[in-house]
Amino acid sequence: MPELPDVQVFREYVDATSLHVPIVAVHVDAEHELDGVSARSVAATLRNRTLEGTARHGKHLFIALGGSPARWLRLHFGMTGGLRAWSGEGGPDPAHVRLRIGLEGGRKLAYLCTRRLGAIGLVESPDETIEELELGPDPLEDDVGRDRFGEILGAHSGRIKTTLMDQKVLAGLGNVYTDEILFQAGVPPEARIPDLDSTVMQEIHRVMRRVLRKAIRVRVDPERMPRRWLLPRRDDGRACPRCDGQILKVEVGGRPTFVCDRHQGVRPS
DNA sequence: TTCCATGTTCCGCA
DNA sequence: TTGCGGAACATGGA
Repeated sequence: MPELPDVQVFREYVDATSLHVPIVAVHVDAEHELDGVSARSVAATLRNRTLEGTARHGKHLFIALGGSPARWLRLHFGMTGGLRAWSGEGGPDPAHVRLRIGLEGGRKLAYLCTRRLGAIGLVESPDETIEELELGPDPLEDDVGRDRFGEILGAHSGRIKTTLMDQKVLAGLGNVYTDEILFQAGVPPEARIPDLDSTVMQEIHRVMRRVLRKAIRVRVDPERMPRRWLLPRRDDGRACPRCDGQILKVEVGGRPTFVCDRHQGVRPS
C-alpha cells in the first residue's frame, strides 16, 4: 500500500507509539537492501539514542534520532512494506521483519517488507534524500497550489498518469492513487498533458489534494472510503460507482490501470 | 504451475 | 533532452 497516504499514516503511527524512549536493542536483516550503510552501522547508530520526531516527503518516511551527530532514519516501503509496533517479550516476530527497534520498557517497533523492494538508510537530513533522488515537491505541501501544479506538469508532454507518478515531478503518487485521482477528475489516464486545458488541470489538482487528505483521514481503510471512490473496487468489469459505465482494466505506462469506460472517455487503443 | 502485484532503476530506442 | 517500453529485483497470494 505504501503511497503518500499510507506513509503518512505510518508516520502518525510512529508518532503515537515510539517517540522519546531510549533504544536498547536493534536487529537489522542483513539480506535487506540498505542504502549505502551496513547493517552493523545502522544498529550502532540507533542504539542508545531515541526516536525524536518524524517527517515525510512523498513515499519516504524520516525519523529523527535524538542526540548527535544529527541523523535521520530513512524508510522507503517499496510495494509491500509497513510498520508494526507491539509490547511484551513473548512470541515470535511478525513475518518479514527487516528492522526491529527494541525500546526501553519492552515496546518494539518493526519495519516489515515482504518483497524487500523497500530501502533503509541513514541520512543527515531529509533534504539530503530529496536532493539525491531529485524528488519533486510533495503534493500536500502548502506551496503546491494550483498555479504551481500547472507549471510543474506543464513542463512535461507525456501521459498524465505516467507524469503524475514520476517521483521527480511530484513525490508521493503511486499507481493506485493516481488512478483514483484521474477517475474522480474524469480524465483518461493516457491523455497527454498538452491536450489538457487549464480547467482540467485545475480539477486534477483539486481532486488530488482532496483524495490524499481524505485517504489519510480515514487511515487508508478502504471500508471507510466514500462509496463513489474507485480504490475499493479495482476489479475488471465492476459497475462504476459514479455513472452507469463499467470499470475496465487497461494498461498505461506498463502498469495495471483501472478506468471507467464512460465518464473517463477511454478510447480503445 | 503460472501469473500478478500499491515501487524503483537501468537500458536501448525514437 | 524527453518519453517510453521492457526487464530486473524478491516474494507470496490467487
